[in-house]
Amino acid sequence: MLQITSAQVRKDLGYFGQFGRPGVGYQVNELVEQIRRILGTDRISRVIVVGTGDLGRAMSRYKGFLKRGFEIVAAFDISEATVGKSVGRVRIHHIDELPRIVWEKDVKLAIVTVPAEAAQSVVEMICRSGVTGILNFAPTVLETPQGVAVGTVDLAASLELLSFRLRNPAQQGDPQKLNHSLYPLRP
Amino acid sequence: MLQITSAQVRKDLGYFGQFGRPGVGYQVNELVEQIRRILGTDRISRVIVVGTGDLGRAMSRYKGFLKRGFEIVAAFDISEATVGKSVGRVRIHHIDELPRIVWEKDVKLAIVTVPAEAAQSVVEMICRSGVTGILNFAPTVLETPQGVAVGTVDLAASLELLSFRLRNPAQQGDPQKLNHSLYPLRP
DNA sequence: GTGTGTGAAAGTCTTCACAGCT
DNA sequence: AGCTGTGAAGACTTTCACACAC
Repeated sequence: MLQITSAQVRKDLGYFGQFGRPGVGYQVNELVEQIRRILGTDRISRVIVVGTGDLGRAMSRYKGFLKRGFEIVAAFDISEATVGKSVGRVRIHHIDELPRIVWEKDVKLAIVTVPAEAAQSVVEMICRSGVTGILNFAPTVLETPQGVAVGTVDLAASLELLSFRLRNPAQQGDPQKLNHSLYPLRP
Repeated sequence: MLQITSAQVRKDLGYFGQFGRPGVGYQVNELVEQIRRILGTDRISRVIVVGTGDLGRAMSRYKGFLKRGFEIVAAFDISEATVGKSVGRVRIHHIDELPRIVWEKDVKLAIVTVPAEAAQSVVEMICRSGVTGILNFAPTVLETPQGVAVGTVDLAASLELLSFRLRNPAQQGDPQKLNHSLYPLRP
């Protein structure tokens, strides 16, 4: 189904321990539970959204997070226009309140959907507040303190890769891992 | 800046040809233009959005696409409630009109933001209409005809990876490429 | 027979190091 | 002196193949 070989699955799981019984297979329910523990999604993690543009609001309302173990507990913006309102069940706070709320709710993860120019300073601020994992939607490379994990989703870069594939269908013998690291394109 | 070594950059570029002059360096403007040509983003590509939930609307209005060579030319949905309206400058059409519009505007790329259950059948339909590149936001593995490129952005999976990194800070000696292929989690 | 766990082999990617150019 | 292009070395990942378990 996943287009992954059985050998690959065995090796990947083997990296974390033994989960199957030789000759029998994997007890799927148990395996799922173990993988959840490994990922840390066996308990629900509280997540904040910073930036309440279209993307931020979409993230705040996205239904898919909860069943995968993530709950959006608050959203933040600078604009007085949105502060005080809600998106779905999520309240929008002024960004000045971020440190307090992160501390009170023991938030470790943040989704950052602010404009690229603001991303670096916002990220520094949320790191100081105690967030240690950041999902970034700005097409920028972020500098973060040691111990903070960053994942960047660059939507335009994803389309660029597809665009490339249109003219260059993947062939056998091609390198499989094209580096398409993201950076702000010069104006 | 990108935390990529110079050797890596040279090798990556070398895969497509020679772009610099030894002893001198790269003529940046020219290089950018060449990379655009390689990616196919030297001309603007027309893109449709299928599914006008929060995410689809965010995509339709996202400002970052145009300056990277992508223009959203139409959005589609089944719901009569949204058909006929607009998001930003983008008109929402009934999905029945998709084949015609894709053909008329010579669209090759689609962003799919429909619920996971609908994704496969929607994708089959848009492939028949002539789309050959799909950016998929549903957490599903999609079956597509030969020659169609698929890129999947699984938002929850991105958070899962961060969650994992919180407990398991990246260390030297770790495998760097954890396979986290996406699949529908059993209910 | 079917299926896991695992060392070894094969394949792939990244880094090194240096010739050659300005 | 400083930089690219590139083969070779090193590091990493995937696949193979088989012992062992049911």
